[in-house]
Amino acid sequence: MSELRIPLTKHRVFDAAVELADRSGIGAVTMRSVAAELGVEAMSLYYHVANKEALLDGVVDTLIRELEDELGGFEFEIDEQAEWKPLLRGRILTAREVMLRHPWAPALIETRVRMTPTMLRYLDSLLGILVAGGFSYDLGHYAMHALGSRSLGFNQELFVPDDPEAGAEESEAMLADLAPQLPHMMQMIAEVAHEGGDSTLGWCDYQAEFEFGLDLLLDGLERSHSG
Amino acid sequence: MSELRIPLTKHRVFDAAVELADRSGIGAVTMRSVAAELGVEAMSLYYHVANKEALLDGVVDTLIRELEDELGGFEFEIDEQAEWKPLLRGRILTAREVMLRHPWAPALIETRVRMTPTMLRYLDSLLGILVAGGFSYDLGHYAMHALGSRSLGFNQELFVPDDPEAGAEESEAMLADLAPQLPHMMQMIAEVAHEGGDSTLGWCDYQAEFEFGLDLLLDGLERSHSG
DNA sequence: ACCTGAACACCGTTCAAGT
DNA sequence: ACCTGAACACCGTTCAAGT
Repeated sequence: MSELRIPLTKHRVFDAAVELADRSGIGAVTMRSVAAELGVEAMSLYYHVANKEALLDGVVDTLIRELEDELGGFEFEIDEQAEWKPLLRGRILTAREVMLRHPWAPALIETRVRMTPTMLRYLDSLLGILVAGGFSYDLGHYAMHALGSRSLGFNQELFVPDDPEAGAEESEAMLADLAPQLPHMMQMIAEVAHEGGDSTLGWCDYQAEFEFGLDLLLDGLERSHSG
Repeated sequence: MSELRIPLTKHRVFDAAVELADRSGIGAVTMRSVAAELGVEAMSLYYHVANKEALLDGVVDTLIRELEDELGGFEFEIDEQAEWKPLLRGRILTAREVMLRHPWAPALIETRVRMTPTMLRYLDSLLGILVAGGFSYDLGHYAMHALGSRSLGFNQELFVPDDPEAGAEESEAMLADLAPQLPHMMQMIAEVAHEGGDSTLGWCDYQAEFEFGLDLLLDGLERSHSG
């Protein structure tokens, strides 16, 4: 609508890439397509970002800033030491909500090779919660590694089909062939499959599984630090 | 040396790709470079594998077959229910040894979108150990998801610098700038850094951290199933 | 049955050039 | 200061063609 040309900035480039990824997947994010999204030539982007890696780092940073907004900042207050657990848990489940809005994000984050400033501040806040809760820095350090990607609200599934529908189809065909060699899995599918019902994610209810694994770790950490 | 030309097979293609990745990283694995490794043109590969994704699936399958050899097969024997924990732990730490021989493997596995037959048989054996140890299929199912990539012997690190040396340099420069905003991390580094010594992986001893997280989960699972 | 050559569409990125 | 056009090296992949 407007005739005036808004000048490009780093952040407009990042935002455009996020929108593109939300709409068409992270694979559709190329220098050329992001530029097109902004009504500009591909080479213009290089004036604002060093290269594609820097662009993708910026995309991740943008997502964590979205999380920061959601949380109303990374600052926290702890009145009692016992509060670290619900505080950490709530923060992580909020991170998960952000990730669920950008389903391509976990795979992207796993390919990152350097930390972004916002990410560091977020992780610092999680560590801060543990320390305020009575953890030593040493145990806090181990805890952060044990949580791993769960800090950001996603579980590292070993295989994540692009399209859950298509993946399920293919997997089932393959499972049928391999069935004789997979006695326990077949039995598990038989026993667990028809129990679900309200899960929107097929017979694996990822939210419940995420929380199960998260609580296993949080309970274990609680025991490590008080025991 | 030999004048006779060994005909190409799927498995020779996969093996060549593994060797190439070991030598030059997974980024160096292209259809053209794998073909060159085999003294053949790139297009010849398409006679044996459907496309590059299939090739990479085959590479992963090859690694898990290496693990199978190491374990002397995926079969297992459990005399007492209590044995599930050391059995599972040992199997996972063996998987980790295989991964340490192929440091590019975790990143590759994380990009996979479909299971491979050997991988399925391996995971089936882990599930079988749990069930033989007294787990219900339902709890076993949750346990497998909670373990996630740890089943294969690697931890879901959020950022894994390509070159640990280079990564450390850059990170430290960035940490210095951000230090005022990262009070807890700076404190942690100060307290934990000079404790290490025999760690070959910098001030983060990944092996110890992996085992800490693994045991946290195994202990938690033990409690879930007997409690 | 197995391999090849030429060609295509698509990348990220450079560089000198425009305004 | 900000953006562009043309060009380069490199991908995965096709297709018809060779032996």
